[in-house]
Amino acid sequence: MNDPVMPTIPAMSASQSIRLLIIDDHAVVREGLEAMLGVDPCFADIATAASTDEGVQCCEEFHPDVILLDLRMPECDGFSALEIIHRQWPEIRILVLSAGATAAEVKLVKRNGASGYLSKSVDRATLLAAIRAVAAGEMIFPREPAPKAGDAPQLSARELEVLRHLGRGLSSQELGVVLGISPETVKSHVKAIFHKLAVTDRAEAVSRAYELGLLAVDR
Amino acid sequence: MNDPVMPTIPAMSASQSIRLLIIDDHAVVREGLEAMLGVDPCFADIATAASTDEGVQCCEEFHPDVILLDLRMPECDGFSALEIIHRQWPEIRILVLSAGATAAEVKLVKRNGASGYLSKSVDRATLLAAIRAVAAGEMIFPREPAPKAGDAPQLSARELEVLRHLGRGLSSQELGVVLGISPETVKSHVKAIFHKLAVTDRAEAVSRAYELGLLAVDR
DNA sequence: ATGGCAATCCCCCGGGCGGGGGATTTTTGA
DNA sequence: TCAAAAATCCCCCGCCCGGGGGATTGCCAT
Repeated sequence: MNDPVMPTIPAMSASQSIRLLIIDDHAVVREGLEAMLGVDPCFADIATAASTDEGVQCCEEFHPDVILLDLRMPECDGFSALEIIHRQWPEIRILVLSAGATAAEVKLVKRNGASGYLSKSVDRATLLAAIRAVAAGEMIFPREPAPKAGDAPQLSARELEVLRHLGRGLSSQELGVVLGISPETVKSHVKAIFHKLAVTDRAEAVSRAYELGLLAVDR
Repeated sequence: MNDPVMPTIPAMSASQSIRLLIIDDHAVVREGLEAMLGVDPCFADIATAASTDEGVQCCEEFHPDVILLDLRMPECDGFSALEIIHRQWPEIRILVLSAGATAAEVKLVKRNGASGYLSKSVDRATLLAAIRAVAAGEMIFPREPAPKAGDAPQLSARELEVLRHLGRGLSSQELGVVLGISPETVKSHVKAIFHKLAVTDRAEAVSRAYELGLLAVDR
């Protein structure tokens, strides 16, 4: 439903031999991708790594042309892998695979040197096309601003502040004390938040905030 | 690091013909698993589904022996698929595949009729062995109680269900209608949740739930 | 400078929330 | 087998929440 929209992919200069490195902590995904892509003749060799460290090491030894990188990894996070590898080997194209696509996440990834961003829910043909495209120097990113630019509600700084404290269990009174304003003002902010997020109570507001990326999960 | 410890798998009665259904919203995982397992002779047929609904429909038409079920799915959550399918077809063995293994999650899954629980980071051999084992009636679960049982509050299945709906903005009344129980019972569950999560209101409960990983952020 | 928006403060009011009790039945696990 | 936990239902009650009105001060953009 929210698959990234693929840009038009230009004609390729034949089926080159692409050296591919897959970095994903899930063996299922790793071996699955390998099995899925291995049959394609455009790949010269495919290597896999189960962690950031392993991936970096693999770059030294294997010299890949393209890397498929999973962002969501438990211990070692994919972002650091992206930064490290891109800084050290700027010529390597990195195609980020992620489970949940946040607009902010896409932006971050783009800024940090990735050549593309794909949801894991894309089909094989799209994935193959994307790999070939980034190998050829294309940038593959979801068309972010277009479809759902309006669904990211613009909360004011004050409202965000109030929202954060709502998630900490503060009442309007307590929040008023913390922010140094009247509890009535707090209620006004809360009402505004409700309208902007299209919710009916504090619990739903907090939930939506997490889903929309307005609140972080890292505490 | 936290891979499930596999119990000893008994000798199989030859390589039976297993009808396998893969339920996962990520095409990469779906096609990957299919490609990875399809070569093995012990599978008679492999079907795939991209959602809970599709999976249920597939059970009717395809009659699988074993299901590989992804717990973390955006819109349709894997829990409901587990409940629905297990209630309707108790003879189908369901092997849950999950990204992050919480002790509470494992317990919940076990209670709701799954035959096994595996992290996506297991290798192909382990996965194959596990599928054959559950097909033969074995139970495959990680040795859970071990080290850190205390850091994740143990919510019951019902409590988690209530918690999810709290995040959707339902009142006690509405929640009672949805779950088919008295609003007074809902209030009891909510109180229990508050105590277990050490919070004072619904908003804080939802927030803590996200931080503790009891609620997912992906969609 | 006039309209729009954020931020502040105020009022009313009904209904639901949260905290405090307790009780029963079923399920689970030891 | 038997006790603990889960799941269900019920009562009371104070008070905060949520929705409905406004009003005032700034700031900014055209």
